[in-house]
Amino acid sequence: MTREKRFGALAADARWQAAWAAADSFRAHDDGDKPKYYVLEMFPYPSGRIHVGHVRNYTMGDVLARFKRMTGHDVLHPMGWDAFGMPAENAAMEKGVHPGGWTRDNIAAMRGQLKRLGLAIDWSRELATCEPDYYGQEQALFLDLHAAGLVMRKESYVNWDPVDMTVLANEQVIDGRGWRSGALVEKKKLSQWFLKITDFADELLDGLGALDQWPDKVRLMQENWIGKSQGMEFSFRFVGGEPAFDVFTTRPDTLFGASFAAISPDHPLAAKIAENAPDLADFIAHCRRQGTSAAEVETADKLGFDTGLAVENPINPNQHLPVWVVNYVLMDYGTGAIFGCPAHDQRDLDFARKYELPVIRVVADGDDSDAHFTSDTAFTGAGPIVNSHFLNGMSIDAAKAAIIARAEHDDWGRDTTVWRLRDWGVSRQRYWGTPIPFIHCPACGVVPVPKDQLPVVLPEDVTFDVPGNPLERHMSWKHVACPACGGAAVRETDTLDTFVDSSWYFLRFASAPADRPFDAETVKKWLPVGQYIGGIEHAILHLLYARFWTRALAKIGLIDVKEPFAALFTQGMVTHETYRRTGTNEPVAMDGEGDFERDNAPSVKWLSPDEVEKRDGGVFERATGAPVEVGRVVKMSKSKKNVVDPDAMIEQYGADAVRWFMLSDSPPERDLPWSEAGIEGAWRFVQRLWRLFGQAEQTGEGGDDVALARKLHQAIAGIAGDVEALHFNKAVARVHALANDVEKAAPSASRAQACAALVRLVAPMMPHLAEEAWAGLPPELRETLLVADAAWPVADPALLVDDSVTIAIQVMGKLRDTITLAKGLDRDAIEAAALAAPRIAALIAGTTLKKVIVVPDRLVNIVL
RNA sequence: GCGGAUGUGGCGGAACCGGUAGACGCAGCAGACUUAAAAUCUGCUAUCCUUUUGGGUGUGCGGGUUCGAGUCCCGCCGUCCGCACCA
Repeated sequence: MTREKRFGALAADARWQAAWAAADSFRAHDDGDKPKYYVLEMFPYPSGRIHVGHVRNYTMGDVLARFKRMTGHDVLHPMGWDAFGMPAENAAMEKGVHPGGWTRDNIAAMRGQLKRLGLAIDWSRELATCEPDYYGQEQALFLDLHAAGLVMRKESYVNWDPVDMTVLANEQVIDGRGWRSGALVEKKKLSQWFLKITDFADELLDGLGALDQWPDKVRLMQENWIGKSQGMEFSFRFVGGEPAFDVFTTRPDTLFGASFAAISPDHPLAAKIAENAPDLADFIAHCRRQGTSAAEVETADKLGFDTGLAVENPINPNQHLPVWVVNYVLMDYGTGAIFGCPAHDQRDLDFARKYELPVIRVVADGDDSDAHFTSDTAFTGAGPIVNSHFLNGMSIDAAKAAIIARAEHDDWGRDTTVWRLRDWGVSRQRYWGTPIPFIHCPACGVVPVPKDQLPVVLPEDVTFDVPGNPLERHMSWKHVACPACGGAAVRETDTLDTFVDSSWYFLRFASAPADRPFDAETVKKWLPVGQYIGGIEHAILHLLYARFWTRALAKIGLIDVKEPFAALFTQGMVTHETYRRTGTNEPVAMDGEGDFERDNAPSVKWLSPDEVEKRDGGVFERATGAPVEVGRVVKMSKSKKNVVDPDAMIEQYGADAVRWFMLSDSPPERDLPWSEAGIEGAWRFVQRLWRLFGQAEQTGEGGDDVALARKLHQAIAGIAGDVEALHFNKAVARVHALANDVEKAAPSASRAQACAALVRLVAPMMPHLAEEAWAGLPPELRETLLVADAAWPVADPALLVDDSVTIAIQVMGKLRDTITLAKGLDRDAIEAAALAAPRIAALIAGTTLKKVIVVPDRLVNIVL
């Protein structure tokens, strides 16, 4: 074929994407002898269009997948759609389209965009969570978990929007109002489905220790989220002996320092007392109105209401503690009640000072063991116990053990572990989600749908002209016969939280039989995922839920893996400069993806990158010529208009230039600032490589060029190591450096080999360019039809080390000269050469050498 | 408040186990080619002093350890992220 002077990316992209599809290049094989490797990127929500963040995410995974293929692995690299969720319903309400049609159209559009990136994906395994063949299997798993006792129903409060007649997530409640309707949100008690993730709290916490290929940050976040606290739970009795309430404490050692007992405004006891105490009822109502935002909590005063009741301190029944209702005690942690020990807890101290309650020291602070505590800063450090009878002199830990032993012996308290982690409420009063496969029968109660009646298909003939969940109004779907008694019954109209859908999709990718969720044997071949890549925003919920499902399914014997993701990588965001023109009056924007932006002042008009032009050292609005202020580099968002459409970029520069730019410069875990100059630079490099690849047959007169061969082989090993470690920016730098070296070298057999080898080295990152160049190589240089099937070059160990080294010579730690010596010389030889170097000899002439430090093959430091 | 990360040229960043700081890229400057432009190629590009040679300074700030510190230790400062009245 005649070689084009320029690499025509657009035509080449399409040609090679078609060639891979025709050859079925990226099908993952369940059988075969090759080692298996599972590369997974978090599957996208089909919002409509791919954004640059997706491109970065999937490019990284793709480079790893292609590299693993070249190094002899059978690679599973699948793609699918997290297709249920609210935006589809919002679109339905706003635009009058059907959520299903909207979602499926989006999937089709986004699939096309992903394919134009040239991703090495096994599309035969594609799935969408909104299709019955997926969610039907999810229903089956849900029934299995239910049968195993891991699913339960209980009453729980939800945020209820009375205008939209819908339940809102916490993030959708802004200043107490529904984000869409603006109506005041009510707390509504509903009977809901829960998954018993708390049964696995210990396991999920312990399991983090083995996840050594996860970022410490994520492990720590999960640890905090699970929030294990060990302490003591004990019961108070009212003065006179009537049982009062239970409290939890992590500091039982300070019980002798108690000066009051406090219960939450939401505590049942508070409600009971309030029945006959209007003042308290008012106080409780006041507390409930209190904001829960970070700033409000920070500044909120400690408020209390003295009930007039008193309880006995169980360790010292003669001491009576007043019972207060207190705004800083939370009902949903521990037992919703505490004992207050002001000397050793800052909150209790603030409270005690305000209401003039006693403050008794029970832990000595150095020499200070005075029971009368005077500071306004609680002492939370270590020290011997004081003023505490039989605990005196003990360490905190010993005192804890002693008092728990006493409490257990006397039967008023026990050793307890409390978790921050709550059971996972999975009910959503929403249409566009997985129907929960249960039926409510007036006679039999809540009855599971028999498995042979699965899937419970979500009816598509619904409308959104009336507020509320259309499933509630769909009579032919809702009304069914009870599977147990055959009587009239109704279906559960709640659907599952979409986090359930994403908690097992990686199993379905590995194995997707038609008649069950997955095949355990096949799952075992692929799992755990070798490398999982996604955004840090999923550090807690998705990753914790996926770990929980995997463990739960393992516990009930469906799979043989406990942790789904052996290695996790959280990539940074793609950012961009912002442009704004001040002085205009634009309404505040609301992000279509549900990002409610409240921080931009109404007088600012944001401009998109293609609405501005850079000239004469300034930035101006294209339409008006008005000067534009260049703002901070921030995450791309619709409201700031600093988004770049990847499709347009691929169209303009080709997939490989876009991929290359995504991998360049910024380390993958950090934010990547998108710039016009950067993508153009990537495009120029694609063209430069193309020209270089054309020289793979120019051997010139020269024979071997050992220096260049060394550089090539060092690059082979270096790039492999960098890609394996996901240090793509370093791999990119090495490719650049090697290309520079090859370009500068005189024609030789070695140079021709390097040109040919470079094709393979860039194949994972720039696959279309590589295929095009590969096809142009002489047949004897390519053992496969496609470079996608070629092997990674083998680095020759003999060429990985240089035969000469540059040695730095320092005098008193300052660099004064360098010399080039043969590698591996002994210390004496190096020292002699260093001292003989002309500039050094001049510097040290007439002085006495105190010491000469020689680091072989590296440096010499002369101490005068 | 608690926990974590991070700080290197105009910019993104590199630097192994403490051993030549600034690789590679972007931007910029100068030159070559061209009627011209684009493209491409070549060179320069931390900073200060010096004509050059060369020298001083320099990895957020202040100390310390060491023959030698971006890297280790102590104390600050800034930025970002997570959690947050969690008993």
